[in-house]
Amino acid sequence: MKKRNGPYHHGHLAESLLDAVDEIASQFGIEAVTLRGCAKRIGVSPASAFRHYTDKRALLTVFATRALNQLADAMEVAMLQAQEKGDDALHAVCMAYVRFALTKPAFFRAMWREEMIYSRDADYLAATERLASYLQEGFVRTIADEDPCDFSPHELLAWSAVHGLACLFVDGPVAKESDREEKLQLADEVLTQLLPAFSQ
Amino acid sequence: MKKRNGPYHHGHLAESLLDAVDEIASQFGIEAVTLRGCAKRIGVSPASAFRHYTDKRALLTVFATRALNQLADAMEVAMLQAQEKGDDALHAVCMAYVRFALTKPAFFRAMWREEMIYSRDADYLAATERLASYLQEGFVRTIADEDPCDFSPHELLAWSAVHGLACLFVDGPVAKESDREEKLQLADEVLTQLLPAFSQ
DNA sequence: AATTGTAAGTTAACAGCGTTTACATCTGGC
DNA sequence: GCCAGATGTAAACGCTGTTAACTTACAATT
Repeated sequence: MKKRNGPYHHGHLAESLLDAVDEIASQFGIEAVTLRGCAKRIGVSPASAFRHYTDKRALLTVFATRALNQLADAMEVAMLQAQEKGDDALHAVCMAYVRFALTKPAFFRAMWREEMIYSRDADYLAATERLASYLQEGFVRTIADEDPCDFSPHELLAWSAVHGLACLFVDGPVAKESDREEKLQLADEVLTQLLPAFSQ
Repeated sequence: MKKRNGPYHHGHLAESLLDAVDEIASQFGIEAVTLRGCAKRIGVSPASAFRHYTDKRALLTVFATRALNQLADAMEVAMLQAQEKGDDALHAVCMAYVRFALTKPAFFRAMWREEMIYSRDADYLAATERLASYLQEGFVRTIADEDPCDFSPHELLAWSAVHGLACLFVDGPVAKESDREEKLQLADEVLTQLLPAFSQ
């Protein structure tokens, strides 16, 4: 009685929903992501999502975690490349941070939208710590540093500067009429200004 | 036939709606703000809001603008006090920035939620420029600087650092278990690290 | 190979949301 | 005193997240 295009059981619904969030967020922004919209895109009923995620917030938490790990991947690549070339690793990692925010603004927003995700989730927190660790690579760790999320003022300054720059580009009034390359050029100059703070 | 508590015409509905956004955002977060909820709190029908704002986004834009100006007010006070005492004005302004974000996180979030507001709105943009001007006070303006939103790398670094710190406190994993005073103490240390970058 | 328990999907319904349309009421200027 | 316009209301629309009751498919046990 029904047009049954696919089999009754989808098979990879949890991941497919994440991909749907990915696509809709990329195209229309993270605020446009809808459970029903994701379900329709996959060709599945709206209620099916609740077999795999307790609620919308849980889905977005997993999505934010995936986005965090994508950013961390990009930072890792940048760090390794800089180490090969003998460039400043911290600078390279910071540029990767800004580049990711400019390339995937919806992902970058989703990462830090505390009211939209379960920010105490273990996997999410692990991803933030992984992210932080790449920013800390450029610094000599003190003995007391056990918790990777317990930053020295130096380390926190580096994260703050690059995070603030990315946020101001993505959601702020800075360089609104500039294209991506101009913003990256500006980011390079700003981050270069930061170096004297670390050279004592 | 109806319990008519107040007069038919409210009189200050536009401002009252803003106050309702203020209260609901303060108490339950900016994501919990609802047109119907605001209307109910004032004791007015849901549709009445559309006589004063074209849509929800317009209301939130005005709210964000008001929040921006509140932050700018706090920064102005901090700047004047620092100038009286002979303290570093830039440092004082930055601390006011972080203090505001920690005291009114929902307001701080609303300011920069690009997908939730009309970020090209003239009043909103004017408020961002006013905000930026207090951060630029500490710097010698170059001749070419006409547009107050056209930053030098130095100025943008200052804004990025303090903005990123505020964002990481409000929406990030940094110092999550610390109270407000501990965060402010940490902010003070971080911003102090920034000074060498400006002393060349 | 048939049975049966469970995982994974559907359908229909719910309340609440933003928004629009048509209507009601008040207010200020002639 | 009347009329026009501004301001508020009621009812409806389609959309949202979420739940409950039901159906289907698979996989392990006998």
